[in-house]
Amino acid sequence: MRIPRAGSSPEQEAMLLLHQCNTLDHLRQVQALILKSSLHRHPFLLAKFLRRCFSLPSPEALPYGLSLFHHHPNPDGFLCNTAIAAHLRAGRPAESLRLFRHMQRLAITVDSFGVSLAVQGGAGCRDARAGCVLHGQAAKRGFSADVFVQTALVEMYAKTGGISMARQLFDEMPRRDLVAHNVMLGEYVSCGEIAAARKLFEEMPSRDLVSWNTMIHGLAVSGDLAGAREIFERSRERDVISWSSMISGYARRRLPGEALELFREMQVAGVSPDKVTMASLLSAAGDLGALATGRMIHDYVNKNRMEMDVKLDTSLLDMYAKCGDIESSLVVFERMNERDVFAWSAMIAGLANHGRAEYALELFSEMLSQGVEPNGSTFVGVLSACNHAGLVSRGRAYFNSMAGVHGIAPTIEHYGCLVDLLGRAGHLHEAREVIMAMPVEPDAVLWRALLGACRVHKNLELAREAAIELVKMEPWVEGHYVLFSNVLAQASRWDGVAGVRRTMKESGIKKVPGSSSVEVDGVVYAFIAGDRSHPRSEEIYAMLDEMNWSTGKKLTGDVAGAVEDDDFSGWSNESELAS
DNA sequence: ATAGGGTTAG
Repeated sequence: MRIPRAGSSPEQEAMLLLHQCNTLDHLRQVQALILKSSLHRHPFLLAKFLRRCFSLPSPEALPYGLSLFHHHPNPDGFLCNTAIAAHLRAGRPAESLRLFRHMQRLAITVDSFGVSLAVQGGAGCRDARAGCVLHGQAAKRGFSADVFVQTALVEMYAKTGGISMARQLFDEMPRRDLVAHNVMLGEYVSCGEIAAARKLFEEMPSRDLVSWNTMIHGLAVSGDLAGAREIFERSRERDVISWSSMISGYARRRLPGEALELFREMQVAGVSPDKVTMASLLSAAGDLGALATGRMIHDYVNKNRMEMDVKLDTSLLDMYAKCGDIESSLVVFERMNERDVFAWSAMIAGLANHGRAEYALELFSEMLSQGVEPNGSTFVGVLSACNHAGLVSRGRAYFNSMAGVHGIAPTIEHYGCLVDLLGRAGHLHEAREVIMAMPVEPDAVLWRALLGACRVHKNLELAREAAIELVKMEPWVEGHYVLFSNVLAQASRWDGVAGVRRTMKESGIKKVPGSSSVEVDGVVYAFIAGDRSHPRSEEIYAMLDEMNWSTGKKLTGDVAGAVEDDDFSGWSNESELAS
């Protein structure tokens, strides 16, 4: 910290020093100076001090500044606005509203900036009532032509469910600047009105990166990746957000290859990825089961000292779990200092998929005892853990606790787990009852689970019912016919087996070989049953025989080739350089 | 004042 020069007034010294404060420590030193010079009543200085406090990145600076603010004997409107804005930035809209009301009670003059902040607070808490009251006040105070106030109102109405009211207000604005357009565009995207967003986007008098990126993201989340890509290609300027929006769009739509390919192009274009890009890439790598790729992304994050957060950690632990490295997944999870419902759910599902049901359920109780509320996805993991471990009564209990304790309506995924759990355990009729009584339409997965259970527990009658439903829903899936004919063969109903074969032949259904894939040394190999295309297939089958896993089936169909997973040209070089 | 990321049955 610079020592104040002698000769200038203490006020000037303090003001100068404030500008140089980059940490809370620095601010505390200046505060000591202010107190020593009895300047703590100096309104302008204190306001400057608090503004500096509120703008520091340190998480302790905000409460520190607020506590000082609350001791201020007579704060003016300007200072109050600063504090309200600080609450908004900290993601505490309710507090910002509270402070605004407090300010009104003290009869402090409210300017248009204060009103616009309060309206943002109302939008943040989805408080339509507060929003309407503020709208009235804004009109009374003559802020009907203020762009900031009107833009905030547009956002508030959209976020509290009144998108058409928002549009009406937007249209009535005497002057609509670029930000107002972008807000309207973003709100259309948020409420899923992608056609309206597109129309507005095309009609806008001018567009900036925010407009383009909002549109790319909107189209991508609406599932229209081709449309998103079109806008992406049309945009002249592309920043890390444009690329990340496109990449996450592919990753979310389970097109991990496209996501990784676009990342390669992003590097060629010379745009540096950040932690948000990394999170999407990890999810793509997990989808592919590409452990080497996942590790490379992890290394990149470490080497570039990217700041970790819950989202990045969750995608990291999920990647490791999906790639079979559950130990690394647990290491990440245990290292995390903040765990939200997403992190817990991902870890629980990962353990469940690795057959570690007991540990998964243990984590679930730990999550509850820490006061983290589960959501629907959490229960998918919990039920799937019960399923893998054959824990029927506990599974039932967890299922019932969803609605009973946590107020979560089970969806088709949960019913799927339950039916599978009951069916595998031999409770075929109970499984069928669940399907019949559920408030949602059964899908093929449910009937397929029941049919599979019927095969294991040899129930021809129920199998027939399930098979009929399956063929009604998905007549093109050859697996359904094959599975049912297996049940028939088991019961020595050879006439039936022949009948199924005939039906398949008549409807032109062929058995397509399914394939699996595994990554070895960064190369993903796809293979089919009986595949002998690998140069060392003799060794592989010898090992399978040794492990008694070989089905003994003969080679069928064509051979799927190896897919290169390791073609990140320049990746390792760049991370070396950047480290 | 406005834009991007993580979990989800078989």
